[in-house]
Amino acid sequence: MRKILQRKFYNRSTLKVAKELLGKYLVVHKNGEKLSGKIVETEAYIGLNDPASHAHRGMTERNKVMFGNPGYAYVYLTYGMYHCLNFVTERNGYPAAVLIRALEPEQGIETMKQRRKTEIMEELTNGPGKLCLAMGIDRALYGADLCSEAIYVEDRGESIGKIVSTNRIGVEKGKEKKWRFYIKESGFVSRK
DNA sequence: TATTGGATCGCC
DNA sequence: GCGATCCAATAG
Repeated sequence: MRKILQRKFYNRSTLKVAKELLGKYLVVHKNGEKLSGKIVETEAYIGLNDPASHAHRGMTERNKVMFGNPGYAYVYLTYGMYHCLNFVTERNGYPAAVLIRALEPEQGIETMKQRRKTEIMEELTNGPGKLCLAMGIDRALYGADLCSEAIYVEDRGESIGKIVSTNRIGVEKGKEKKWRFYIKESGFVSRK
């Protein structure tokens, strides 16, 4: 069984979406090549009252896609150098998203090695900036429809074992929230 | 208008 | 532990 996640999947509680994305496959078509990887680590950023969220202080030019319909990509540049990929969740008007933090590479591994300048499999996509570089994701995908050919998520019905829930990485404000999720057995998580 | 602090990463 | 380097929130 192999089905592409539809918009209704994203139009739900962000914590549910963040957990259920684990074990599913992110697919990106770029320059005629298909790249894919299993999602093994995610983080949730939810609503106006989450101090760690970009949407915390209201809508800006950068974060406006978070306020729109679910099932679209929110891509931003962080620390001036790296991109981060998020999936917008919940109803129109409520700002929330899931940050994709790590993948287990599947298709397009040679391209990923070139872009990441390393041969080490575990280093290709074990972090939000790393996976965007490996997959060729940049702001050209800002606002991209996750139910389109360019980028989507596939459910292959794989079982994933234990999910670990911890505090989010790199956030000071809102650090007490345990909104980071990863597959316990995966060797491709950004840090344990 | 200037300063500061990030949802990061790789090298020192 | 620090520098690279952009964005946007804050202070002035």
